Amino acid sequence: MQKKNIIFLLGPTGIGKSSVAVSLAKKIKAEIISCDSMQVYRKMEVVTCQLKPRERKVIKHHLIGVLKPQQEYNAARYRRQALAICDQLFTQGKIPLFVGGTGLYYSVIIDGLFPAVPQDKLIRVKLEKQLKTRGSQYLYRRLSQLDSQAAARIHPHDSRRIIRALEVYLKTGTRISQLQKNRVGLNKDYKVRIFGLNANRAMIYNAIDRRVDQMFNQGLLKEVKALLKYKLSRTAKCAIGIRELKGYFDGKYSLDEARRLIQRNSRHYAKRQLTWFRKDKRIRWINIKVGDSPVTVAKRIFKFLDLS
RNA sequence: GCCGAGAUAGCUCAGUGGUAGAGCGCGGCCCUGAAAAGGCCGGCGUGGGGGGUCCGAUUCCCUCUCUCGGCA
Repeated sequence: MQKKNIIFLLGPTGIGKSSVAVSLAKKIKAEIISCDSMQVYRKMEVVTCQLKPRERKVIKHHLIGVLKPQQEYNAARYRRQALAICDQLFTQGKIPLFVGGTGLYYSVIIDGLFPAVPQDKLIRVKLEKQLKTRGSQYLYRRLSQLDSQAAARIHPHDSRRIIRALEVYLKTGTRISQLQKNRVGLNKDYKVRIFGLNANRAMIYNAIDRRVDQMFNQGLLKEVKALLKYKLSRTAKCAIGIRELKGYFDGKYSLDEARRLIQRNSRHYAKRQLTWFRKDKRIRWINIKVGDSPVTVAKRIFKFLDLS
């Protein structure tokens, strides 16, 4: 049987993945599946830098603006939805082109997720309460007793991961460190190509600063002001730009300061993305220089593709 | 020109006669159901130039240069 092609296009925020993806998709009969934890949200077009509907017209895009900002989202839901779309594309003889910068989401597609142990609200609430009253040290000590392997890999201050590990154990009686070994990724029926866009740090940071300015020009303030009227889900409200502007609206600092914070936090984020991607040796890196157009970059990627 | 203050990390500045820190910035890393989140690590430095005192100077003294105030 012929292998199914899947293409990934990764890279730090602001480097221009979206436009390159469209150019590339035009050459290869592909549809784009966003791999981005924030672009799934509606009413967050500007703050999450979604491509305009007009630019998404020629090539179909999936998983962009499909969720209300009040709804929570996570990697498992993403995996389920994205893989369903993948299958659907295969039946149509199309290539899925994953595009985005959320490291966990892409790894969850390629390398999989351990079998279903969903969140448990009751256990969560209890653990989070204990975190507040007794501190992360207490939870960490508990985890050390129940699952020393997991504890060894989690820092005592990393309360989120401590809670999740405890949650899994309390719910199933099995250690998360055991479950994590059963990771099921894409099997050999697929031919996966992973491309990463990169550029020198100064250029990336420059692009980010410019793009944040552009976001302000496109009505960021208005959008976020409207968003803050909702009860945003705890995932949606993590988009860079929301917290920073809330501080401004609350009168804590000036608009210039808010802009500075958004730019800085975006730079930090880009840096973390690069750390995440750097260790994945399967990625073929495409280095971008000043003046490269999306079409040029897409051409370079196309040359590396062998879609037979 | 005179008087005063200052010159220490990329920036703002602290401190000490035994070769230096803090915040911000920056760099590196971790990551399996919140991941644009969350967590960890790292000082990255010809202490303005030159001379002197001292066992030893970034610290004390002299001098030069520059910056900022004030007076002319």
